[in-house]
Formats: sequence, structure tokens, C-alpha cells
Amino acid sequence: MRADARRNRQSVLNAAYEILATEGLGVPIDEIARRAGVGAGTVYRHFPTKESLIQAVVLDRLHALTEKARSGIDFAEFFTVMVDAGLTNRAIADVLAGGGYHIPADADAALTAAFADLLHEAQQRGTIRPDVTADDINALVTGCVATARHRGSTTLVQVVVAGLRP
Amino acid sequence: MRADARRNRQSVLNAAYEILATEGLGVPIDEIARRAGVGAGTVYRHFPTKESLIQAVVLDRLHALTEKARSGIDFAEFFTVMVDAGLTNRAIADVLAGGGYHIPADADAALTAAFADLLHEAQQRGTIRPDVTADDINALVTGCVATARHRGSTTLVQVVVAGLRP
DNA sequence: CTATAATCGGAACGGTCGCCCCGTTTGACT
DNA sequence: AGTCAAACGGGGCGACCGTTCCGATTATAG
Repeated sequence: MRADARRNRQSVLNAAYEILATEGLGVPIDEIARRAGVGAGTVYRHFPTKESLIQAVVLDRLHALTEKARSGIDFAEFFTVMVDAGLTNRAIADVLAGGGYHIPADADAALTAAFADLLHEAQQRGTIRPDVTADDINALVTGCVATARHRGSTTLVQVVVAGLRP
Repeated sequence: MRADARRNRQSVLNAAYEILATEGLGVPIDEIARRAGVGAGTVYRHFPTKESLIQAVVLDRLHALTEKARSGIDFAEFFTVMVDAGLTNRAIADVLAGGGYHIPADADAALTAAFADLLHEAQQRGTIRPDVTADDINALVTGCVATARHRGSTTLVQVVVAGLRP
């Protein structure tokens, strides 16, 4: 690959990462291009569709979360990790909320599976109610993120964690 | 007011109510007009903006919820009432989720106040944790609605209600 | 019945956004 | 240095949507 192409690709990724984190999935491609100092056409050469760019930016975040879930972390703590991820990165929050764009099945499934395992383990150990599913948790994360965003506090997390006990 | 005007106004209201309930706030005005059997211009004669039409359709629902909150209902039960409202009427869910359109301050405030009173009372009586706010509950309602929509169950409501106890 | 003013309908406007096209530039290899 | 394919960029297209406009229509008063 040509040097300028590689450079531009990286610029686009950096710009996309920053803007998506602060603005969410709604930003126009043109703005990402402008911030990267390239034309919109260049963005589309490297990422054939907006969805693919979003994936490129978001996937490693999801992988990081998956790893974290696999690291023997306490379930309740992992819950706060996910809320933090959504708070820090608006694109992540949008993705977790199921906001429009499609995430490739394998990555999504990997996170879901790791997450489900963690949940299941906690349920076996008796620290988490047996009747909740990974989907439920996802919704709760989304709710916590939404509240925590428009005022400071994260007391909701404690409420939810308390409710998750048997 | 001319008879046909009144008739059309009612048609628009009916159509808007139905479609907003099933599709949410995202439906184009043209579709509401089509369903009402009128032109888009007619819709705009009666409701100068999409927001005003949405208000006309949604406000009495909010008032109904407010009354319910004032009727001495149990707090936990009221929680499920709100979730049901969001499940039955997608527009309500969108509004509760703070989805874009502006609801006039007085109606919003009335619901918020009634809701806050109910919450406060329950907290005085010791059935609800003292450190949650009405905003928190709203987020939880939204989360519950989201989950309950894309699969059947409403176990989340029980989780949340359990978590809300001191 | 007729005049007239309110009402109607839907084509058209303006703005936004994802995506494509193509004339121009530029990096890399000889 | 010269060549040329790869990469660039930004104008433009098409779709969508809220809103407006205006010629056609129709209800109603006299």
C-alpha cells in the first residue's frame, strides 16, 4: 500500500475514533473526513460504507470488553465497566443500545458469549438472580448510561446491582 | 369552524394516534396524512408543526399517567404501569426516553412532579431506597421497555423493583 | 343559487446525509 | 528524471423528510 494511503487511512481512523466517541454514531462522514483532513471520497475508498468504518473503530473496543469479561472479573464490577465504557465512548453506548448499525455476528457473538458465561457463572455461584438474561443486562447498562450522562451520578448502578441479587 | 375542517382534523388525530403508537415518533408526516386520507398540507393547517401534532396526540396520555400517579397507587405497581404504557404505545416510549421532540413544560412538569411525589412518599414510608431520583426511574422504565419489546418477558421489571428496595 | 372565503391536496422547496464519479495529483519504481 | 497506476478530493446524485405554496374545490351565509 502506498505511504500516503496508509497515512490517510490512519488519520481517518483516528478522527473517526475521536468524533464517534464524543458525538455518537450520528456524525456525518463529511465531518469525519474534514477532521481527518481528507475528502469524503478518501474515506469511502478505505471504508466502503459508513457501517464498515464504524465497525473498524468499534470492534477493538468490543474485543477489549470481551477480554475483560474473560479475565475472571467480578460480575458486578464488570457491569460498572460496561457502564463506564458507554459513558466514555458514545459510539459504544449507541452500539450497546442497538442503535441502527450492524455489528458483525462474530464479534457481537463473542462479546455476548463471554458476557453470558460470566453471568451464568455468577448465577451458579448464587450471587446473581437466575432469571435474568444477557439481554436484560444490556438494557440495564443502556439505562444507566443514559441517566449518568445527563447528570453526574451513577447511583443507578448500585440500584441495579442490588436488584440483581437473588 | 367548517364541518369538513373539523372532520379532517379528527381524522388526522386518529391516524396520528394509531401510527405513532405502533411506529413511534419517527413516522413521516406524509404517512400520517395518507392514512388519514388527506394531503400533507391539511395536516399542517391544523398542526403547524410535527411537534405540535405529536403533542396533541401524546399529551392526554401523559395526563392519564399523571392522574394514575395521583390515585394513591403503589409505587412498584405504578412502575409496571409506566412500562406497560411504553410497551403499548411506542410514541410514549420515545417521549419517556427523551427522544428528540419537545414536550411543553407544564405537562412534562406535571407528570414529573406527580411522579416525584409518589416516589418521595414511598421513600418516606421506607419501601424505596432514598438515593434514587425520578430521572433514574425514567431510565429504568426505558430500559425495561426496550428489553420487553424485543423479546416477550418482563422479568426485568421484577429485577428493578427488587433493586429499588432499601 | 351564487358569491366568497375557508379549506384542501399534493407538487415543490430546502436541508441533510450516505454514497459515487472523475478530473487531478502524487508516490514509487525504473 | 520519467512514467503510470494508485490515491485524492470535492462536487454531485438520489433519497428522505419537514414545511410551504398555490391553484382547485367546497361549505356556508345571504
